[in-house]
Amino acid sequence: MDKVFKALADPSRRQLLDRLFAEQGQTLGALADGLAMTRQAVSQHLALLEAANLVATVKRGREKLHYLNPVPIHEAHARWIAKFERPRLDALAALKQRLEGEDDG
Amino acid sequence: MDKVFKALADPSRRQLLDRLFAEQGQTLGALADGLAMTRQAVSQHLALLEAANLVATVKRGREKLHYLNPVPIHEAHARWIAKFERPRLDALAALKQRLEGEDDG
DNA sequence: CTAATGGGCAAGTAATTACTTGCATGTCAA
DNA sequence: TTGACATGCAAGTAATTACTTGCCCATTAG
Repeated sequence: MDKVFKALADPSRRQLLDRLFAEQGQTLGALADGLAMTRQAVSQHLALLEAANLVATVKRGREKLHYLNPVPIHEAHARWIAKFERPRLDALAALKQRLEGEDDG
Repeated sequence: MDKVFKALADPSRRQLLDRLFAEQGQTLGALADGLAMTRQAVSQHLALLEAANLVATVKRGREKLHYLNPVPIHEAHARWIAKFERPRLDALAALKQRLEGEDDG
């Protein structure tokens, strides 16, 4: 879980995830293209994302294809982030209850 | 947004958020009590959380009371995390969570 | 008042992080 | 086979991070 948060904490890595979201199955070279850092830097970021299980890879010949794996992000949300939304949702529910006159939910 | 992710990337800070979630309005001393680091370390973590707008503070005399602010977390989810989710993965993540148990720190 | 309490500031350190350069390896095409 | 291409590996560096120690200021209790 720590790996996921740390992976997400870097803007370069989020940018890479964005690029993969726009088009999956990209190679390292394609992902690094146009970015203001070396191919190796991108490779290291991708390795981190892979270690966090946010990105899955498939080797095809001499190329390495990268795919998004949304599961860890979803787990991070479900296990950890969601509970901090509860107060807000409670307030919402309370409001809704007041407005609708319900007494169960 | 970067501040939020970076703030969440540290287990000590997540622990502090957990403590605040359990009981809001705690002082620095109360939050630091029982933790394996100095009061100053905790203070610095809280300053970071405050800078990320995840924690709001109120000064009362010589005490500083800390409160959770779930809004940035909610925004991070809504603007950035949500797009990586797929409806079908809800069940998957929940199942996996049940099978693996809680192991977040 | 004095002293204890709650907290802040600043400098220093060890570990980590992000990134680079240089070279090696495997693959494909001619 | 030769050479170009995609990627991997390793070492080095500069910046950041997490944490500490030591001292200072403000508030409150005795």
